[in-house]
Amino acid sequence: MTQTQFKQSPTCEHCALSRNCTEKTESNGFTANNPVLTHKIYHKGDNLYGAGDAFNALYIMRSGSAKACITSVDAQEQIVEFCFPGDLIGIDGFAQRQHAHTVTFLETSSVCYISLTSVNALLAQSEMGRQQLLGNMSNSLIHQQQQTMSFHCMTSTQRLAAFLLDLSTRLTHRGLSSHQLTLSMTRIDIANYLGMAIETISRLLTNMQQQGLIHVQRRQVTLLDINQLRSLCNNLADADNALIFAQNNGAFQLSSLGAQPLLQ
Amino acid sequence: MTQTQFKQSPTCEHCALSRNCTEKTESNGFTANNPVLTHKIYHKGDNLYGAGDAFNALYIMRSGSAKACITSVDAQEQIVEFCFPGDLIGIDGFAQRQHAHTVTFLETSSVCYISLTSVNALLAQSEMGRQQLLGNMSNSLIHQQQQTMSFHCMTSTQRLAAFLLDLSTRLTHRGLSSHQLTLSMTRIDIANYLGMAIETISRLLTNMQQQGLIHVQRRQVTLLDINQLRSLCNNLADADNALIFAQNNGAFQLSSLGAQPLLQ
DNA sequence: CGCTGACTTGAACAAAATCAAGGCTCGTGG
DNA sequence: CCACGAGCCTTGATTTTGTTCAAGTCAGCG
Repeated sequence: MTQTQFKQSPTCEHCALSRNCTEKTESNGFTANNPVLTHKIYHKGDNLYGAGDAFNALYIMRSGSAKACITSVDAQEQIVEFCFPGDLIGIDGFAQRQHAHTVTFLETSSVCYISLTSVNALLAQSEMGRQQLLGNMSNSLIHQQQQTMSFHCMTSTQRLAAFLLDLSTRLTHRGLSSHQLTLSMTRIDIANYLGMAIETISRLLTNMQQQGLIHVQRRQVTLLDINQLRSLCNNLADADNALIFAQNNGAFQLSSLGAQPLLQ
Repeated sequence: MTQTQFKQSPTCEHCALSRNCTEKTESNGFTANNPVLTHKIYHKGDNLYGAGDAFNALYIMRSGSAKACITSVDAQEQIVEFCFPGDLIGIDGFAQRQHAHTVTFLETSSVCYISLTSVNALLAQSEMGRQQLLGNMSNSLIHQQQQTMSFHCMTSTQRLAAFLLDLSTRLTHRGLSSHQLTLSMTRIDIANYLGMAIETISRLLTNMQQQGLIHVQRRQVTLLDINQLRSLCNNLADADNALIFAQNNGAFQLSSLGAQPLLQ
């Protein structure tokens, strides 16, 4: 897997992750006729797209973060994914040719743009391009299924620990500290995503802090004992198994968060 | 959406759903050099493939039923999907070039076979083929996310009702009665899939029977009042809303079960 | 006939939700 | 600069839901 997927001239040289983008313009608000300006800035609360919007592009997160939600008939919102730099966004649109999700930015962010035309051209031309897109979608599906499993098999403490660890892993891959997290989402978002009450999130964070696993100060979370957090997630029944499972260190780590990044 | 996806000569004319298959043979046990025998019979308990197996084909369920499972490090099994005739199986393999699921048949069943070579050829050649495969995968993802939402927002009664309704819908599309269900899976499978204890399943089925919503006799389930079952799923907070939501009849029905069939 | 696996039912228990109240921060306007 | 308000977050008490434990029942089968 190289970084050349979706590569066509001209490339988007401004991408933070050396992601190569195509397309000069589109009705989506991207500046026209400028081969370099294939990314666009959004602010906190802005939507990249909403459920029902026409599906005419895929996006790659360039910087910042976002949440992807689905909505039920009674307007209840469910966050299904948090997006970070490098993540591919928009594959929810292939099903109905319109988007099923609403993607909302959690902070000032920028995304790169790949028109469907480009995607189609790539798929027609490149075996590797096909593999990458299909692999990415398959990955997203499996991840979501593991998420389902975690709801059935894990306690709320374990789910929250897995969430923090996964956040750490994903941000580390993007060059940030693996211990020091700055949550861009509210407790409400976390609770929604993990399927718990916001009070439970609050209590569990306090508990974990009292046990010396983490340190919490508002949106700043420091992971103090990553190994213990990991063993907490792995052993499902017996606390005494902690030592046994400790050697599994990292072998089974639920990918609790959104889409796979395009590279890797 | 026509039924001609994956069509290449020679076609598999024996397919129950007029599904067109390609490929004469493969190492997978399909009979060699016979263009018609592109399907194979399996029996209850057989695996179509296991987690970690090489990914070299997609499959279409021809008759019978199956369950797809993922497994955690501690060998805990989680059913992520039930498969029925017409369903596309195997897209979990695109992520790692090997299967993430284990697919096990619940009864005597037959599946059609599409080699990866054929899939690739199709994707390279046909815009429509691409749209169908990507659409199918996108659908599976969205369905799985709705499943996630149902865990967070619905009570266990609602989840079970949604499960029965979806079973009914899927089997109706395959030409069977929409009221009379024959469950091919055990209570244990249902409990695993819905993330509940098997005792809870048993109790809820009894309750629903006492309320006149269904009739249960071992694996035979009759849906006696589909409308009330639907409103049960739709109204999340207040039982009095039943009348209001009744007019939504079918508007929001969680697709609680596996992959979309290939045709519509 | 007696075993086995699938299913049911009841009673006690635990985990997390809900209800209720208050505290902390930050932004806004006087 | 300070007061005020809104949203976000925390904490405690109570309640609900569904699990777990325990004890059967039922049907099919060697």
